[in-house]
Amino acid sequence: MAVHQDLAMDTQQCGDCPIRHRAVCARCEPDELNALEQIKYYRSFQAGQPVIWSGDRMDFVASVVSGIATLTQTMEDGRRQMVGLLQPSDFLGRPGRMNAAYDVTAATDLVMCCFRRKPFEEMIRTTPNVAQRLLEMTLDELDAAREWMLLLGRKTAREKIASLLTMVARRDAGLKLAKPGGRIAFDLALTREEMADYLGLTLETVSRQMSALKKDGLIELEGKRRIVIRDYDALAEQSGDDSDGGYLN
Amino acid sequence: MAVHQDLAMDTQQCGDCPIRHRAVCARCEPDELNALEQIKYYRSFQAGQPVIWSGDRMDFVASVVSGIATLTQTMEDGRRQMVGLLQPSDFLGRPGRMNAAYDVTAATDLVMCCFRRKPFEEMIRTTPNVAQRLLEMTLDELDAAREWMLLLGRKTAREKIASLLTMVARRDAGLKLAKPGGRIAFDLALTREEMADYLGLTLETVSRQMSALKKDGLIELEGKRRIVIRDYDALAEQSGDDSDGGYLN
DNA sequence: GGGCTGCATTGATGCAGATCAAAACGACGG
DNA sequence: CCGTCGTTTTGATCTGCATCAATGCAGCCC
Repeated sequence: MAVHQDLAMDTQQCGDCPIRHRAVCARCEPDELNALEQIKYYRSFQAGQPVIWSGDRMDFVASVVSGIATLTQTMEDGRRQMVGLLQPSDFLGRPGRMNAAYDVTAATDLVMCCFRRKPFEEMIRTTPNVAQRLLEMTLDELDAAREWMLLLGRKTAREKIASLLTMVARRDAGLKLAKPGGRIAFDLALTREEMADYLGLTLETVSRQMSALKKDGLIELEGKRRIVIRDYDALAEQSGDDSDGGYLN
Repeated sequence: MAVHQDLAMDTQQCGDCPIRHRAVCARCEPDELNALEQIKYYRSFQAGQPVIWSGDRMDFVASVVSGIATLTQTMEDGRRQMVGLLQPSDFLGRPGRMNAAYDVTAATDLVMCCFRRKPFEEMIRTTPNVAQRLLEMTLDELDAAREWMLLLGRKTAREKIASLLTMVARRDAGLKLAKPGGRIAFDLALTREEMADYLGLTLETVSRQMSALKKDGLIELEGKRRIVIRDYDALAEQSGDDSDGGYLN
């Protein structure tokens, strides 16, 4: 359905782009932005559609413009582990690599700004502002991956759920209200099964723990997607992380 | 003991360095190498000693020259998860960050080539050969972290152990024999407890699974440290990974 | 309105790995 | 040669989460 999606946004000025100041292009000067414009094109995906399969040839790298995409690894027998959740401004693909390393799927309707791989690799070589921004973003991803390793290796099911909810709430609120204390509501793009794949649990355990958090008055569930965190700090205390994430660079 | 270690290697020419062609400096031209020489100094640690604690101010970044260091995260109640195992040529620290994000410990006697942070950050800005090499290394680390996420989230205890042993064997053999098929022997720098922290298990479970692999004739244990893999391919099959890691870039 | 179809919830049971506890095994110093 | 200390192994038991199996619930098509 909705075939028009694939035609939308044929061209757009980088200057107007909603992720202009957070994506790989964040530090680009006008002329550099111009060079990027030459090698970019947009692609849209509907919720649930695959973006690319692990092992497939991949002739582009990309920035998420809007929507959410998931990165997952699958074992031969079908066990799955999500290894990344791409949000607007996040980067997809690896310069220098020809084939996708993970399955990428659109969790919601998704728009990506794709750059042809070869010329983008050339830009990395010649444009420090791109290379340095990409380095910074990759270091952030690495930190996030390591935080998730702690979650996967050592946290209980309840702590995992609380960590996921506070993480999503934080990024969601971080862009709107600066103050995450107290009540926060948001739509969670993931199904129970996707949550399970992200957290290294089964979907039944996820469902049970969500119910438990609800019963304990920490969250409310409105319909399928909407989640209300009654008290952010109270939930954060259940996550097993050092309370108040007050870290400086 | 062995105080002389701290005095060893006061100065060394980068040209003779064992990690010259694999570390952050791999792509440097002679003049760039010279600039690095100006801001570098060596530090040695004995096995078991802390290199730095999470949260501590960290005025350097560094390359591991020889030995093994571990990166671990600790929760308030003492649960620990190793998030990285640094081998020779691996990079420690994050340009732009003032404080250490993880506990770093010398697993064996360790020599590091440290660069003062501020001038190193300046080099990243001005020396594409350093920035690009660091980007490449960081992308490799990110891939490794994500592979470990799959291990932590979805693999069984036996698969975790087999994965660890084959991973260490691969890097160990990769430098010597190109052919990893058949019998391989090596020293594992980690105690059972460190293995457990890396794999998200308890040390008892690690010990039991090692015994089981021995009983099944897949490995031999000689003394405390030495491990012999009877048949690499047979062990790799127990790791749950796609058989034969024949992946290309 | 009735019956799909896809999630989500809830219940009953099983098991892998955690926990608690005790030996066994070097390495090392006196 | 013996005692101590740190590490590893092995055993007995417990438990958190997985597994197996219904049931519930909403959107959607006919």
